[in-house]
Amino acid sequence: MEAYQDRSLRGRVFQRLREDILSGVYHEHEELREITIGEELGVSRTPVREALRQLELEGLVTIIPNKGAYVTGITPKDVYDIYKIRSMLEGMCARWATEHITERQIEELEEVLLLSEFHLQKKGGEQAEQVTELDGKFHKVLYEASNSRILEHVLSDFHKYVQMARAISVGEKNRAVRSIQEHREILEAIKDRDGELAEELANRHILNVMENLHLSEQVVRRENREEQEEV
Amino acid sequence: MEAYQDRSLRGRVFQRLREDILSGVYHEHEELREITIGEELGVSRTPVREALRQLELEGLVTIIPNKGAYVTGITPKDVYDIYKIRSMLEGMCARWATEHITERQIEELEEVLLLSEFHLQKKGGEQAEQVTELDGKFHKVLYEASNSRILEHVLSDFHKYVQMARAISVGEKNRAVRSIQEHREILEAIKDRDGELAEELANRHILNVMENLHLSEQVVRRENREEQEEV
DNA sequence: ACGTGTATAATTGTATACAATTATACACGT
DNA sequence: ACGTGTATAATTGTATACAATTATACACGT
Repeated sequence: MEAYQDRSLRGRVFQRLREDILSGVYHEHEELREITIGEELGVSRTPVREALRQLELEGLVTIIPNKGAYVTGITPKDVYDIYKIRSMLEGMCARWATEHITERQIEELEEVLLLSEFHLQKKGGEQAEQVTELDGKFHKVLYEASNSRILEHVLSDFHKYVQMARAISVGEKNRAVRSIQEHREILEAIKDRDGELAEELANRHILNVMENLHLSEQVVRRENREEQEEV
Repeated sequence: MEAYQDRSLRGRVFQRLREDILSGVYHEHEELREITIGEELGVSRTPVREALRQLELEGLVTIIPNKGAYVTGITPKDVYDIYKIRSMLEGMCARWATEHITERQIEELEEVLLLSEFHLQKKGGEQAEQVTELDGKFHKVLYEASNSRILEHVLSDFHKYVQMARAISVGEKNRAVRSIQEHREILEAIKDRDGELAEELANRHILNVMENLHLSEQVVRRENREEQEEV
């Protein structure tokens, strides 16, 4: 969908800035100057400008005309909200996928699960990394199977947003095992053409991931308050 | 949120192009050349480029590197999907609003409803226009009241997308009357702090709007097939 | 007539110049 | 010491030049 992003300078600046904002390299309200960033990345202002304009649309940057671009970032409350919204939409997605999934896509999902289980019992450094990647792949195929480019688009966006947080979650081995079991159950429901069950399972799956991130309502409320005091 | 869009050249080009794409001035797969559009609007390539890059992120334009920008537009199926998704999220929004709405926002909503009812019994050319604007305002305040910038962002985006279709729907007087009644019921549920009822009502409200657009599943399936044959 | 190769044109990608706007420093009066 | 006005610097907004890439036209051989 956006593989080209790697080839153009703008694409690289865009991805780099998004990553840096989400991982906290720049902190909230920090000004992003076109020249400064251009010098840091060895490009001119043009690609930087274009990247900043795109980031604004993603909500990660706020641009004040003739003044500057400022980091907006995402708060713990944002992550909490995204998971709540995703939970509903992933449910919807699983239900729609039940009606539209192709044989090819079912095979892809089976393969992802097989590989996930394999990597999980393996020891080694990049094991967690690969499980995370496969987790992403599973959801991606499911989005495609929904046969709705709109739903796919929204869910992909959210998925990118919480990528960082997710890496931590799946990293915990116990959670990873449960997560893959849940994936398997969702796939089985889809194969049985039980849309209602698939929706329910996908819905729960996301809420479980959220719980594992310790993003309970209380925690979010507390962190949110701290943030407000800071300002 | 994006009032500045009116002041900069890029902003104006962006809005103009979006409007023209959604209203069918450009047809699917049409190439949008930077120079041509710049000449038409009397600006240089730079603002046009930036606008095209933003439209790509909105999914209305597909950009192939070193080649060109092509209109993507939205299909009847897209509109159908958006309404289905919106229905869930507007429900969620109403529920969250029940917990976070301020006195000020309740007053705003009351005012919008009062004005809506007033304009509705008035005769005149721009009556429909104003009712549509007030309908937009009602939802906007509700989005803000959800106290979730994420949910607000997603719903606003979808709202813009189906703006055109909505103008037609509310234009029918009978539907407009029912629509405002439904708004009133939602507000009452929120004031009674009945989150579950508010969610249910907002959910139904969007589905009703959709039905009125004759976007039933059968219609979408048929139109979608026609479109595929075209390509 | 058809396909292939090559020169030319058209278009996008990036850098940069200049204009417009905003931020900053500092003199000056009180 | 403090606020105000003004000159200067810094930054963004837009246009344009040049490079890189892709599209087009057309000659040539078969």
